[in-house]
Amino acid sequence: MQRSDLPVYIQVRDQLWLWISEHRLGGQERLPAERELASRFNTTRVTVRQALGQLEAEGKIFRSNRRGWYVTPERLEYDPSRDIGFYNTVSEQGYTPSTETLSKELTEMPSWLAEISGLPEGTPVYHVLRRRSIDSRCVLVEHNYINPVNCPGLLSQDTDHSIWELLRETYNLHPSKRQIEIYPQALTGIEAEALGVNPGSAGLYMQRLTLDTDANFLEFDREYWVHDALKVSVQADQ
Amino acid sequence: MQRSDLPVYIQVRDQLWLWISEHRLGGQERLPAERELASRFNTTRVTVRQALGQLEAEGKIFRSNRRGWYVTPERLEYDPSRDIGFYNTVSEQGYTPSTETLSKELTEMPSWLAEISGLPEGTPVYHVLRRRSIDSRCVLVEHNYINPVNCPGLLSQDTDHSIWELLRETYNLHPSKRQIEIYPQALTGIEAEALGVNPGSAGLYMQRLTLDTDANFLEFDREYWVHDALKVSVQADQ
DNA sequence: AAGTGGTCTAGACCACGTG
DNA sequence: ACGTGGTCTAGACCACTTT
Repeated sequence: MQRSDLPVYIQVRDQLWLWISEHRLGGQERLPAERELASRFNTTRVTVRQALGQLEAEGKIFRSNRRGWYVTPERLEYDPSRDIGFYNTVSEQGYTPSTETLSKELTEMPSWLAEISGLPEGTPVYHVLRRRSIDSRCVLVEHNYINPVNCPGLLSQDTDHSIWELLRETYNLHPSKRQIEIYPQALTGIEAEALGVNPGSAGLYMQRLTLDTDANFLEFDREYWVHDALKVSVQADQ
Repeated sequence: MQRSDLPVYIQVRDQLWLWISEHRLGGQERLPAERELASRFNTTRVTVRQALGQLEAEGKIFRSNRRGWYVTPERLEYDPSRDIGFYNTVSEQGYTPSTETLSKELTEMPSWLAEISGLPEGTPVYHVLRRRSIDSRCVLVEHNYINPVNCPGLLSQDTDHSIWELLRETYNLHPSKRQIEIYPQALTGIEAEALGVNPGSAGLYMQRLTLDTDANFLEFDREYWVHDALKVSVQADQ
């Protein structure tokens, strides 16, 4: 076999994954220290870190600050075209969701959002910034921009749960048209910091514009996910 | 300022991006060699490569085999819920698409696809494997699994253009229901090789199940994209 | 205080792509 | 043949987390 022709870090990657599988390490279990792995595989830390980086890119393991490497849990199945919300989606799949509201304020619509929403720049708009976790692991930060015309006093409500549930049940608002954009994007700056990941970590960016039945602006949403935490699943009928 | 507190590779990343912007390097223009950059920034290749890796993760630059680093062109806007096809999408946005059919064959439906399609295992199915490029840059490999009941003789047609155009115009087939899954996934093994990228490179995986108006299996599609080449854009009305 | 990951150095050899 | 990126070594110091 030509197995020994493969680069060392590929061999380490595969053996490490084999080891993880054999020991049935599950969601969020910790791996041995890098120096430990380096001596175990008879190589240097640099090479071990290259192998770990591969498994990280494949979404099989993740790191937490300076605390170590952990096995990635299953991806969450998430349908952004429905308004079930994060909280319910996570619960239904047997995980424990949690949300921290990092900030909420009434502000004026910036020009980029004015262009998207079709409303004039400077129009009042609610801005909510939240960080959400699955089983204690931070998986996304989310900006919500909400049209206050339809839901006065929203900010005095509890925003640690589903905003859509609030809009639907308290304000009787119902989404009609949605325009969704999704693409891979590295997590940098404040998003990386808020999620406690290295700057440059792989992420998934998702934005969503929601209009009501009269095509009025209801809400705009920017989500920054860690790359390995979700699987987007969309139904599209024609 | 506390600029010097930042890690060297972050400073190099930012200065390099500044340099690229100032020199207005556009789509697919080549960067100086790594050793050149290392001496220019007065550091080592390892650190320069860390900086390059950051810009790569952000989708700002990409590498091609052992040929060097290049500036990433704009993302393609792509709507998987419509059947415009790759060819038309790329053309409409002012780029030059190209497709190579790597293999096409009539085969038997494997069990995983049987489960998805609802047809019995072993049912005949067309399998087409294609590699597609934008302006000469390979951006995706795609597996198409097509129900031959609806389009006998498909494989003798030219599959270097839009398969959906073929299905629509030659076979009068029209998609009705679609189920789409999207998630970030590293490119490894044959996909990485076919695209000429490093194993472990960031990618976007997209699969699509298409049924006709009678809910019969029409087509199943697995696409492996390089992470920085597209922006998925979906309309969802309720 | 000890251990961890994060960063960094100054080299080296190899495989591959391009001229 | 040469230059390129890809891989790898054997150390080092720092910042942070955990004990």
